[in-house]
Amino acid sequence: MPELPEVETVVRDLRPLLCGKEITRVVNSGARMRLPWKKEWSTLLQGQKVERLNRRGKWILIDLSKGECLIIHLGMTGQLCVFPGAEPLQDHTHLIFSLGNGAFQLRFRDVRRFGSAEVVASAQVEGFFLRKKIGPEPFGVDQSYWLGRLMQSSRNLKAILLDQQILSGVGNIYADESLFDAGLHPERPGKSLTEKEALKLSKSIEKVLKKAIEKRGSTIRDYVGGSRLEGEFQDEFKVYGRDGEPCKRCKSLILRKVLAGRSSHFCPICQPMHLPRR
DNA sequence: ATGCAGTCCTGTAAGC
DNA sequence: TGCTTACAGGACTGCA
Repeated sequence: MPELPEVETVVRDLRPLLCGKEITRVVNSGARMRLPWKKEWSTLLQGQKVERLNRRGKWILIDLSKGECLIIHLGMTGQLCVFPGAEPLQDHTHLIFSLGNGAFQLRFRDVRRFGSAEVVASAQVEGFFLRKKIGPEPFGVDQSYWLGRLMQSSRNLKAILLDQQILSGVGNIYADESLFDAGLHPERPGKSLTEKEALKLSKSIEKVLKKAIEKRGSTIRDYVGGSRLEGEFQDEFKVYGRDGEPCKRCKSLILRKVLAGRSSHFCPICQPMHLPRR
């Protein structure tokens, strides 16, 4: 499930493969996408050079030379990879962008179709994220903003971390891993945190995301980077998907509970609901 | 404002 | 073996 570290890895992989290359042909497989691909987008992109690749939260931004931006979200099972043009198409490949003479293609594949791809004028990109109210990046987030959003909320920590309007890029896996690192129970209400705990949590989020980026993200089933290489952070999970297994810190059994509609994994000893009495 | 449940989608795995 | 069912979840909508 691509979250910030996976999307960052895709962007880093694709940058040297795409920058400076011309999109010479765009083919839409015809299979219905969650957000229908407009025919005019194909025409619009043809002849444009890739100028820059960036990431905003879990969104991939591909800036093109004539003032358009291709915005892609990988959803649950989205893959954005470069292939040799001669290689047969995999099932569920929705978009094919031929590069230069066609020896290589950028392909967007999405089995469960939770992802999206759209073309927006560069001048409209800022508005795109403003309309969605996408929150700041987790790295170097403004301290007073973070303390305010967190400590004034009655929602539980899991729901807060999954909310892209508060912080962008954290999903189910890294929410659970960050809460474990911070020693905080996912059901603690935001407003129950001390300032010290809140700051520890933001440090834990940064630490976990940074480590995951170093390991090229987590591959559970579908995820691959832009060069089709799998991630390795799944081997370092402390709690995610480890329900019923012993905590790596205290050996007590990891629990699983549905919170904010998502399965949440935590250690009941290392992440107590209430502060221990002194 | 917030917090639910429901929706989209398909491959995989468990259960009978 | 073959069927049914549950599950995975990011973003979004609608309703209490």
